[in-house]
Amino acid sequence: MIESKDESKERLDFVRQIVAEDLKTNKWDGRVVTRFPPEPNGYLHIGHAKSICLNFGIAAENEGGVCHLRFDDTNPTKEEDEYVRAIEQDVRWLGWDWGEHLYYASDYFEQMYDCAVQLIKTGKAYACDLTAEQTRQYRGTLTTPGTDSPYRDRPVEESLDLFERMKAGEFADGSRTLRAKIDMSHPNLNMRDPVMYRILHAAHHRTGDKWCVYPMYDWAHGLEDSIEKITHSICTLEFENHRPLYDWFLDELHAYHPQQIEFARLNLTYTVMSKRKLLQLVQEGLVTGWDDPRMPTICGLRRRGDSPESIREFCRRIGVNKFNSTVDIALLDHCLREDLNKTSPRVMAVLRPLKVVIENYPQDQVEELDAINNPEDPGAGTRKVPFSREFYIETEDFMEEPPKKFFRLAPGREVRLRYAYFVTCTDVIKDENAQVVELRCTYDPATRGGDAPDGRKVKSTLHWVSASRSLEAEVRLYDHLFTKENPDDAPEGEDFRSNVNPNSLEVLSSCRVEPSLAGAEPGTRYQFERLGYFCVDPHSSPEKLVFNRTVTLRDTWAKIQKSQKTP
RNA sequence: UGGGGAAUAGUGUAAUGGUAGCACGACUGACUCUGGAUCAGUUAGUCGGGGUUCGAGUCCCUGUUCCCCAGCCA
Repeated sequence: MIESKDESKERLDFVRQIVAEDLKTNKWDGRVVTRFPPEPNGYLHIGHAKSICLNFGIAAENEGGVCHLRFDDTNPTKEEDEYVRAIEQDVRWLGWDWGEHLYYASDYFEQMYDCAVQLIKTGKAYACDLTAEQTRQYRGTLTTPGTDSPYRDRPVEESLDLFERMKAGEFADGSRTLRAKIDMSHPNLNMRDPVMYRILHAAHHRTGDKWCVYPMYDWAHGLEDSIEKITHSICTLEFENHRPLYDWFLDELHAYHPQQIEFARLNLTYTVMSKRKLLQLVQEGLVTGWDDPRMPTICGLRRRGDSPESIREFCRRIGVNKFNSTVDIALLDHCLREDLNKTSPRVMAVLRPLKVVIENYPQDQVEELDAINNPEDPGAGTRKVPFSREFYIETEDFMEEPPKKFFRLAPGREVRLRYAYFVTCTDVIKDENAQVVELRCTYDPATRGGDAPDGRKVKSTLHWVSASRSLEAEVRLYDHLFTKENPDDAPEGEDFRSNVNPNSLEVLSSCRVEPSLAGAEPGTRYQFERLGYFCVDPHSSPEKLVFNRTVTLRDTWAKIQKSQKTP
């Protein structure tokens, strides 16, 4: 379980304030029981992470607190086992533990049915023969009251009989419903005799063909919370309109009654968060799958290299509120860099190799030079990196005609090769298209390790890899999936899909990485010095190394270039 | 024109009648064998209008804007 780090003096969000107040007044006998209730019909995304961290976080922060993982599987037509496993994996990966408290709404179907029978008997529910279309018409509109169903006042015995036969599968899908008898002219449409059960002849992922009626959300959810003795039922804002119904059902049943609290869901710049849109991206091949590293899904973020710690920290920093807001994706990037900087071993990799030959370095000599694994973590130790006469640097680290603030290699200029030597560019070799294909240099043997005994300075330090002693690798550079902060900001007649960033993925197949990366395990994170944080892709192998870029390092030079281009 | 919510720097959030603070971003500068990291600094805010009060982001009135609701989805 995650430690709450000196949260004592930290301000509590409004949900935690309610919990704290309830603890003080002993409203729930000192218990704190929350739940995360996903419907197993899709993959979790970072918006869910906010909810997960809220619910599991509150449980973790309070003595004896518990958070249930509950699958809200009340709609067999949409739900699958595959999602159950994926959701469990994601929650666990994020660092949370539900212990014994794994539940399924479908385990309560019997109890729910009994409760429904009870409501029919007290005259608070009835079997209704209206079709879906008719039900809609009878409901009225936002500004006009609805009309009572002609079946509203049918005898209790008749409703009981019909409901039982609905359950037994005697009637076709959609032919009947069980409805709560509340008020067809209620200003809140949710209270206009809401449907409690619909007929669905569908196989459920857990109960199979046992049931032909399935409970609706409003009816089921409060019961689930009640059965599990939840204290604080935390959900998103759109359920605020449903709270009166949540309360009504539980009151009518005289059942244990948790408090529903609503908070605003997370929105992030440069991405979409709705299940529908995410599904669309996958189905239309705009991304490679749910775990595409450009997706805001937990599995996508994981594959891209995000750490659970950074996601949790992000969720802590964004806070919890009751109004809609859109968090700048830069905050996620910041949390990522903050964590990865402390934890990722440094390594050298050249993405776009430019060959360099040191003319005064012995032909077949190879030296093993000491490199620091992580300057932020002395305990990470050092490693040897092979250096040789021929090596590669980053193409963009050389300019034949360097502009003002370009500190890197240029003809006649001396720079440091990290952990190696000072080298000076003496010659530029071009191909028939006048493209620079190779550089010639001299090196200063006295600067071995990277320091000049005479104390002279260089303006720049470059990363490099030995030509003969480096490995080939594929590196995938990811950028925001959308070109606009708000992807929905699309021209008339178009939608978010037209804002997909065509440059959100660049695959570089001829990268060179230092030999210590041989056999790097999928999921391992590294910092490629001066470039960014990279994570070994699940499909990487010793034969073909594949890295995904998680996030770049902050890049002052890129910023200077940008401001020079667009003054 | 029904009902339910909500408005604090560019963004995200604190302040619960008593100095509007923090973080991210942006911009300076210092330092640096990563143009990284780190450190120091600058920038910028209470939706509008009234009122109560010694004192209002907070309380009252009023206006404005935004979000949610007419699935047998959750």
